[in-house]
Amino acid sequence: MPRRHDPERRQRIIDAAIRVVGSKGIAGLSHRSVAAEADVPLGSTTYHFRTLDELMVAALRQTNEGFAKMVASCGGLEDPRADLAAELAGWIGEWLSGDRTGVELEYELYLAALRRPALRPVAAEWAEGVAELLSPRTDPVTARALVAVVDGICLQVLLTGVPYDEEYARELLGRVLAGAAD
Amino acid sequence: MPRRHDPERRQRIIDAAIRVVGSKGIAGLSHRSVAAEADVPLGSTTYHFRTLDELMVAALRQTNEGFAKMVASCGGLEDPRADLAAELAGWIGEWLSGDRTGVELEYELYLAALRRPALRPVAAEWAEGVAELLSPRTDPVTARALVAVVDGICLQVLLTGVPYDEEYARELLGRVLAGAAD
DNA sequence: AACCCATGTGTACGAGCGTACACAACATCT
DNA sequence: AGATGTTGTGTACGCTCGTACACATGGGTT
Repeated sequence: MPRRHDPERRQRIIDAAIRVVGSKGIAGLSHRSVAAEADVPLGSTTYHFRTLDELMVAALRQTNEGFAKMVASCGGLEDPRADLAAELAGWIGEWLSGDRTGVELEYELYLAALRRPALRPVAAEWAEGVAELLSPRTDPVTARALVAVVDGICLQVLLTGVPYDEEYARELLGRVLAGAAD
Repeated sequence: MPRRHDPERRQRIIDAAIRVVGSKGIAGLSHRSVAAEADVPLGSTTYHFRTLDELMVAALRQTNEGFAKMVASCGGLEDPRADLAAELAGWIGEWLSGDRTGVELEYELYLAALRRPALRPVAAEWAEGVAELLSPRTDPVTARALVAVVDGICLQVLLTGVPYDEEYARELLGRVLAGAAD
């Protein structure tokens, strides 16, 4: 067998797991499906990740990091005093308008924490991370509130199938910000 | 075999499915597990519900109805001009403080709509239903916003494990209501 | 009474699953 | 160079799953 000593094996397995969740959902995630997607033998996935929970933790953490990088590179959030509500609403719009796959993937991993305690710390890290990104622009309580509202808005779109209404989002986020201690 | 001509068979299967999701999660839902829980043969579940999606639709619809009845019997929401934000915050607190199982069950079925288009209309019905319950107290846009915010708050608690902060919820809901067209 | 079809029952098949384990190969340390 | 432990590979076991199908039963219609 050719492929011996593959130092990035673990990373490639994580990437494959993310692709699998993206295409088949968490229900389609198994050691075998990941092994096939990563083109490694079955034993290799079970070796690097004893349980699927471990693999999901790694996958969720990686998507979180990717998300943070995306936002950071997008920059916007650090402008001095632009309309934060409008900025956020527009940014949600961009996110939701793209390939639904990407959003579904991140939310599916995120929501999986409901039943999998192992994922909860990672989900908490994400919420905290986004709140921190917002912190230069508002107080901590408002930042946390914005995260909750963004989640609520996105979920309504994703779960009920109603189209995203950017003006509605801007209005709602604006109300939350209007109550912020200045 | 004794149990022939069982007119409530279908209903008992739905009830069993809800219990199974409550105890083992959607991942543990199968024709077989439901059949065992309902104490009916395997063929019976596959006969009444050709696919698991069908069964989940019925289960989600039933939990929605149960929820509506609960709120209706709880009454509160129809008081003339009490503080709606405080009322909602208190009500979320009650909901989250009880057995986590019940909340998990409803949210798990609700969130399953992310990957199962068949569930989306039912999820939409739920959001619309709650918004309607709120409609005597505020305008439609604010009602929808409140639903989103409640979802966001509950999810933060359920997904990240941070304890529920009723005062924070009241403050946030209050901000949303403060912007409502009177 | 005869018929028919919705409903109920039991069993079997093939597929995919997690897990376990024995063995191979290589990197690293002594 | 040789020992050692991490990493990679292949295979097999036992289990649960959805699905299909043949047959039993009995209520409702004609």
